[in-house]
Amino acid sequence: MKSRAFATTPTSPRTKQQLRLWLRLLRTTRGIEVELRGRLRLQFNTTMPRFDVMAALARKPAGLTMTALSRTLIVSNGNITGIVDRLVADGLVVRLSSAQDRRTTFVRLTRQGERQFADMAAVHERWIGELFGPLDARAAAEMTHLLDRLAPQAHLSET
Amino acid sequence: MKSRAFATTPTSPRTKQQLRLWLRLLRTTRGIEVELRGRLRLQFNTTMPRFDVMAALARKPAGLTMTALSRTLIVSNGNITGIVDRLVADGLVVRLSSAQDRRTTFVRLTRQGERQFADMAAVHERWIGELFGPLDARAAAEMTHLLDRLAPQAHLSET
DNA sequence: CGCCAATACTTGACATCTAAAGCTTCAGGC
DNA sequence: GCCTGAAGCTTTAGATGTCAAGTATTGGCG
Repeated sequence: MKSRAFATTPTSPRTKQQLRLWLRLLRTTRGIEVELRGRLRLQFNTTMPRFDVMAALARKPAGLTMTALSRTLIVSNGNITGIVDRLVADGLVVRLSSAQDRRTTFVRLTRQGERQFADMAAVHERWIGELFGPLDARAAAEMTHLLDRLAPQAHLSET
Repeated sequence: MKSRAFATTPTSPRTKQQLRLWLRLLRTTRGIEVELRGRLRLQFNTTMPRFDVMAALARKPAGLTMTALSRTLIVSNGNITGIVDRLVADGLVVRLSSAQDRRTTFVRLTRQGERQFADMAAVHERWIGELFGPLDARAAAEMTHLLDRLAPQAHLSET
């Protein structure tokens, strides 16, 4: 007879396994985020969301709309407004209004933004290589595949 | 001859695969977080961090210290202070000062907190079952194992 | 005892984040 | 041309999050 703090609904082994997986997923991801955030701050005096926005823009020389950015990073669009504001203030990014649709704003890296991102990206790749080193190519491919099977919003394109 | 916005360091296929994996990991996790957050708000008018704190406490009837909470959830301890403050204000949690060490504070669910968490946990389990349904038991086990191989901070115990 | 580094937590300044409301503009239907 | 709903973005209020500094307490160690 095990003592319990209070009554809980009995949980099937299947559910238990799923909960454990979700916990692991969250903790592993957060752990890597903490590590990367710390390094970005120390090495480049920047933050993850700033880096993420710049990375998204670096892959689209033509620029991205605010909405496209918010969907790519999976954050609210109000959030993107603030991050882009700060990047604009730092001269790393510019807002360009669309000629076709005056509601739309394109965001693009400035030359300075491109330079700075290129510097960061090279180092960032090494960090990723280090953090994901424990997984060999086969394991990494397997994991990517498993993640794809989850994705509740798997319709967002991008590599 | 492909045009490029600006020069980038050539990236090995291995690194490319790792970057893709990291992107997938981040996006999948965020997608699930968005989904769960939305449901927690609609169904229970609460938030993820509040739920996470209560879940951690529910597993430890004796309570947890602030530091233990911050390590479990992988967030800064300053952050925990605020979340616990609000939970205390709502009567879901209490702070208990330790008799042995006057620096230490234990946090414990109140009876109301236990009741409310029990309600939420039952539904939360169903949500997890739904979101992780696409993975069968074998795939889930495989993924959990792969995640364990990553964990840069694999020394935090807990299931 | 007296010092002192380490520990536990809170506080303060600020960046991020969300949800919801507001503004402007667009696209169709009429 | 004129509605009307939808889309794109910003703004607001408030929660969450970090980091660094500050406070209190503890546990050694001379």
